[in-house]
Amino acid sequence: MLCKRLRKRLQSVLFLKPTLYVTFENMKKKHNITLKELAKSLNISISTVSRALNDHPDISQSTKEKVKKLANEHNYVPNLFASGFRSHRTHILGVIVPNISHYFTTTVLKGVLEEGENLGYRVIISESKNDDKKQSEMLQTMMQFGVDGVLLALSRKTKSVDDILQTVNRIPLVMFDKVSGKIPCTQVVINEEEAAYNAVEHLINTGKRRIAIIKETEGSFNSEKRFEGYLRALKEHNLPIDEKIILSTEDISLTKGRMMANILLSLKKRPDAIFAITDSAAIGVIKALNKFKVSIPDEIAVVGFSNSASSTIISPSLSTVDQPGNKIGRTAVKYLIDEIENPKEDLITKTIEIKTNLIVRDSSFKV
Amino acid sequence: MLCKRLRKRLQSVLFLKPTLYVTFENMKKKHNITLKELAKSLNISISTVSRALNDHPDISQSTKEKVKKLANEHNYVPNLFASGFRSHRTHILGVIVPNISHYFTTTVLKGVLEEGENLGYRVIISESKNDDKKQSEMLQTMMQFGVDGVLLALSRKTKSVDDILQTVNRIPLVMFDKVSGKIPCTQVVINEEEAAYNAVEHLINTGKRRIAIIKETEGSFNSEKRFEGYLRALKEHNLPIDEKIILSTEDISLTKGRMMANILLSLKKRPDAIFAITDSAAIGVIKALNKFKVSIPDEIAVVGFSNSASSTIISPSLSTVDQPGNKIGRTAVKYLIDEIENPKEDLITKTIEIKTNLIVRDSSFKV
DNA sequence: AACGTTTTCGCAAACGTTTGCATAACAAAA
DNA sequence: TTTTGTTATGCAAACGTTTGCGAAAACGTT
Repeated sequence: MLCKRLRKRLQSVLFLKPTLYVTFENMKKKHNITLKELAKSLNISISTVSRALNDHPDISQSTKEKVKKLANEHNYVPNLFASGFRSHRTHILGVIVPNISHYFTTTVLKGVLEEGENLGYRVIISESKNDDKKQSEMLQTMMQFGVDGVLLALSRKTKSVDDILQTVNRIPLVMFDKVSGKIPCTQVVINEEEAAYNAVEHLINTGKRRIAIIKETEGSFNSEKRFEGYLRALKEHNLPIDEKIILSTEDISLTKGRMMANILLSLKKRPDAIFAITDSAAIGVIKALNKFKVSIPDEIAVVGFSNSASSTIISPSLSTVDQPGNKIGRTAVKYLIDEIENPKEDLITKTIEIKTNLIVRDSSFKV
Repeated sequence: MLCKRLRKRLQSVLFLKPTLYVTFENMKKKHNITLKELAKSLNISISTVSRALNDHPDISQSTKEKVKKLANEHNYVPNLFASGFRSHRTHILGVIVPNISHYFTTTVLKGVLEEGENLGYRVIISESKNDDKKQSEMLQTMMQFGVDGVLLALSRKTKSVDDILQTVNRIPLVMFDKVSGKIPCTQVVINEEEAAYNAVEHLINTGKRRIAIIKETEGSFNSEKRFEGYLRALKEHNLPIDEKIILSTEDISLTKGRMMANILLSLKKRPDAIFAITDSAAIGVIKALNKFKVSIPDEIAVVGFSNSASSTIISPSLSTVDQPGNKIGRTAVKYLIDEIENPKEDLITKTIEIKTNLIVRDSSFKV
């Protein structure tokens, strides 16, 4: 069957471009060579070949060399499904993220792909769509699929972590970005609190005294941390904390940002700066301010969080906290693979904090 | 070993939250039930169980029901590595895209993931980073990894398609977005030419007569097609074609868009509209026009292509061609899986054109 | 009752690899 | 020479599934 398919394809190719005859040569090696064939060719046993290739100490140097040489010549590649089947290792990593379309997420994924592929792993990606149940399903199928480990960024509202705990008990799992203290595993995060602190302090340094914050309602690990940073910055600079300008919203977004800005503008005592916990919200704020001809940053300065692609598109350009997604991805993968390849009996739950960078643009500081 | 790991994890969990004892129950079923066990339990042979589960016609209805019932009770899941190993099927799809960070790409990937998962496949994603060699490597590793089929969007400058042809000869391959006529396989694309035609016609309908285009230098399938649409629109409306306002650039981008706009502004006879083949370039154009206080769309209108996330962020908002990425992804996957599951001896190279939609915003038409 | 036909099922091999155990070869110690 | 000890290699089982082939059971037809 395959052979026929091959021939037909070939005909078609040849028909299109008669000069492409070279492809025929290449197609000969349609069958990956196996240990058995190598063994027969060298007149030794399969097990010896296997061990030689895996540098087993029992095999003599001379045999190893012979075997490796032949294997190279025939560019032998082990059948991953046979070995995975036998050894219960697949060399596949699973990644679950809430939304693959967020720019920040894609930078993390880039890092994951790069580092993972470097270390010899393939990566399966899934979206939980911020859906608790979907997330459980993904976890489930990934496990029964046999991934060697899982990288997980929690969906927005994860109520129960039972299934995640179950996963943690079966295979290595590393969390990043959206994490939860309830799950004992290594977690790669940014210094949320400090980043927010720095952002707010920057506003204070530019002379702002009445700084509003737009955050998520609750239950969001990241939002809470950033809010803590906000509070600490105000306290340490002896600024009053006014609940009127502390706004919370569910599923924070551009539209919500705009709405919150409208609320803030209608206040008797307007803020002179707005710190939005999210770039999208910050952009909504800017749009609202622009609409009402509020000058940015003079009347009201704006700072966001994430350094999304849009932050340089909006006008004025948005000051924001840069999260090094690539580094986060690479780091998470490294820890995950380490857990896979060097399984410890004792559970060590590290938390790795990646440093962020405040990027000052026109929305908070004009030269 | 696993057991120890389990116990340790458990201890740790218990230590954190003593109430979570329930997880212990769940952890019991650490071993997936096998065909052999089902067979023993029913006192029938393994092969009968296997065939019953796979709805083989040789098996009686009553037996099938018995088997399926028991399988469900023990929530049996086939060991994918055993069956993949045996049947040379992995139920994994490979996707190779130039850049995972482009918004359009992520929408395609969303579609691929959704539809693929629906149909029982996992998806491995890789980035070619617009690197010819990387792309070959990815293709290579994916094949030796054993994916059942490959979804491919060509990297920007793919010189040789030999290795792709080789892949086509081995396993099903479907191309999307960035395709090449040199490769005999089914291709899922948008109606590039028509989309561009519509965009330009829209500009003509709003009264524009001197419409510039910013495109890629050459060799880009998409760019050529869009250019053809541009030319046809002008011709069919009896407008002159002026090479002075046909600008080409390599690796088109926001910066390049800005540069091209500057060139166009310096012309004695300025255009009254600019059609950029890419949203990013169009946004660059808008930035340049804004800088020089050129009123949009009155003096110069702008239309882009892709409906990227930023097109509503920029001000004025960008008129652009919406490419239904999700649909493209879903369609491509459907065709790919069909090829996988119903292999034809004869090669049929379909081309599926997905309809696009012109989205009119402020940059081309003011209410 | 003897014989076909169809339906339903089991046996056993195969997929490519890893690995415990046995064994061969050989040298050194008894 | 026999024993003991290394070192190097081979045998064969196992992982869980699919599948060609053969056979038993069931049924109908002369």
